[in-house]
Amino acid sequence: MTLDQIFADLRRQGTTVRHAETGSWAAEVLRERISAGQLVPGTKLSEEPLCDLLGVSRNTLREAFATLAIEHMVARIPNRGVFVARPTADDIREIYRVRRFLEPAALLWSTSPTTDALHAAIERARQARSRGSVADMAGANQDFHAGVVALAGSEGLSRQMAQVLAEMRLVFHSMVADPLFHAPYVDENAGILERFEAGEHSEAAALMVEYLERAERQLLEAHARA
Amino acid sequence: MTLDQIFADLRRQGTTVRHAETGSWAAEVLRERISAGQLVPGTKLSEEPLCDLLGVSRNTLREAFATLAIEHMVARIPNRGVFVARPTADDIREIYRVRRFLEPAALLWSTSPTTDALHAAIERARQARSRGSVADMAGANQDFHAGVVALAGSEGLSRQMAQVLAEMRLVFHSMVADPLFHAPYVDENAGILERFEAGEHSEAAALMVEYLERAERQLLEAHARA
DNA sequence: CCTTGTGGGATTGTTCAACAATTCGGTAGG
DNA sequence: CCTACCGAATTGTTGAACAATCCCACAAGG
Repeated sequence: MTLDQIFADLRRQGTTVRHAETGSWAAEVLRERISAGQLVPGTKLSEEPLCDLLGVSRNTLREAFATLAIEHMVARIPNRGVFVARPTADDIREIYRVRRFLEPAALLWSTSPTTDALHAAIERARQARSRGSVADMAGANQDFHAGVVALAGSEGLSRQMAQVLAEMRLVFHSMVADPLFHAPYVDENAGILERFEAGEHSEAAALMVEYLERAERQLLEAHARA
Repeated sequence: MTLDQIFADLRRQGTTVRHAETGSWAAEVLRERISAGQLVPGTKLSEEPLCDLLGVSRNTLREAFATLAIEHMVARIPNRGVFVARPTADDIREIYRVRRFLEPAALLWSTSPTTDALHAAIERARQARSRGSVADMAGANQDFHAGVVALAGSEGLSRQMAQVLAEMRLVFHSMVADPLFHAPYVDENAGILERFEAGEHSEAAALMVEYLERAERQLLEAHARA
């Protein structure tokens, strides 16, 4: 798909952006398109065409690039341009290194007992599974794990988890995803939540570690094949 | 101290920056000045004067601001300008929320057994204490805690820890620091490291939690007084 | 045939100057 | 004393220009 098609809808609807937020608006649009997989990892984001498509100046677009580069959504190579980030095997290992710290720690030491969001995420994952919608299942699964870290009640930790999950989406988009990858994990999440709510926090954390180690192996394997 | 004095040294030395890194260079200069406490929290960073002082254009300076805003080193208020961040009591609580997860988790689950950097940091802290240098003691203390998180071997976690410690420096700069604040913690760090190296990881983690909770209380108290 | 410059063209990095939008301080009027 | 409004100052955004760098095709030489 060409860039013109990806951003065609922007020109249709009135894209009047208020003063003092054009840069972050552009970043948001790009981030959304990358997360949705419309912009495939490795795609070069040339400045001039994108300026026309987004209707912003080069300076403003570059401000958006600076934001996305810090979030690891794009890779900036000096004098060569910015590209949609293409995670390496090392990136995958780093992602799970972070997750293996954040998620078990949240299960062990979280104070917030409000698990409504977690139940809701599991329910949505189950419905998506019975519907056969892989994308929705993946999304609900990510919401569950983001919700686990959110138990910690820390904006900063949730922010880092959100960034890691965004990189996860890039990983999925950069290789042919096994449609059944997420399916078995749905019930496993439910089991972890059950233990957690029963007050067996260390058991829940141990299950989570096992979960993450298995997912990492599986993902690295798939990455090596691709 | 005026801005002109703070940035006077830049004009003296040749400040020729290579192509394709002027923006990050400006960010680095500002970050350094803020961390060192030369730019007091709350200071307004007006664009035009700073452009002259740094010798960069407004666009480039704004790129630097975007970076620093994400790192929470400056606060950007739309249409009003950017200010050196002034941490609130809630910010302090958030800082320690993150630290209480990252540091004990690193002690519990770290794989890397290389503790050389931690010993070095403690040694530097002891020398600074006997020298009576509060600033060096604080710096060495921060190096120790950054080193603890570095045990996790994760670039992302170390990065977040570095950001949190930078915010800590802002906290210290935004209030009259008790010269003896860091003194008792030096030996405590040594004790934690001892337990860790003896393989008693959960004891080390427990000591760390205690340490952090006490430091947070003390800091919040001092913040309330100021 | 393969390497090794070596141009020119395209793209990125940076600056500058202008204009639009917003805030802030002061001031006239009630 | 309070309110509304005006204008100066500052920020947000744009477009054009120039400098620096990379690329790619192509020619010269081994």
